[in-house]
Amino acid sequence: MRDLDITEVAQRAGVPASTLRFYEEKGLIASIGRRGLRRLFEPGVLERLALIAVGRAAGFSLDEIALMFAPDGRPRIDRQMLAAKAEELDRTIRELSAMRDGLRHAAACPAPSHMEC
Amino acid sequence: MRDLDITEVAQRAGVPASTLRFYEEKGLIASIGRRGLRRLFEPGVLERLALIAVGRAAGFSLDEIALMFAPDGRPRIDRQMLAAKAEELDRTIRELSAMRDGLRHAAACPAPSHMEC
DNA sequence: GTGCCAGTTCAAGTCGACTTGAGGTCAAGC
DNA sequence: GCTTGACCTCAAGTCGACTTGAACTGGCAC
Repeated sequence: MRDLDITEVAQRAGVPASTLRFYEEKGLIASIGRRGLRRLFEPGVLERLALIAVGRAAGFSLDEIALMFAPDGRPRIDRQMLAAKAEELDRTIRELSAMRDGLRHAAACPAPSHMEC
Repeated sequence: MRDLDITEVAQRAGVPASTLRFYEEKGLIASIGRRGLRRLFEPGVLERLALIAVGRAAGFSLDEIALMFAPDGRPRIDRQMLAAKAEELDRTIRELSAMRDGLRHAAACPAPSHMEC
């Protein structure tokens, strides 16, 4: 697939161009070059952005996410740390499941006040 | 159970007292009175704080959470909105599950770079 | 070749969620 | 009854994650 300019990436990923520039500055994504001033990205950046979105939804900070995309020299990711994150995520998932069920219940039940139901 | 003063709540809930004051100001929790200057809370506030924590983990803002604890006159929660939130949460859960599995895999596999593994 | 417009830089601003600091106040212990 | 310490208020500060504004630039259409 052809390289994408910043507006194409912004449209497809559903994020504003300003965010893309911000992420690039933070080292979360990289542009592959320029056409004139205009940044060019390889299509893979879309997958990367999706990962970033999921990571953010999971409660990771941008810095933590950047660490997971290890700058891939030696800043080696600690496997224990990864396992710990997975554990943490698992707990979060269980809590969210409980909340989802609570919401579904609240949506279904007919009591006037959600607190008494 | 006896009413709790702010430091007891802070300890049991694992949040700083400043956060409790902040939440009270926002209307997320309510103190039941004072002993001298010192706020008193009923024990139920602990459950409430747990709900707030889960809500935050689920990506809701404090204002959204406050809405769910409806001021319980008429700011009626829309059941459809609740169902929609549950849906959204469900999507998030599935994505987080994928991420957790990815992390577990990364933690287990022996490749030097996590990107090529 | 000259406008124009979308993209660029860099600094400053915003927003949510708290935290911190300065100065005040009570109730409890001595 | 007076000191002390923990909590009080209120304003200001911080932090992460972006967004916005002003001034600039370069390819494309004419």
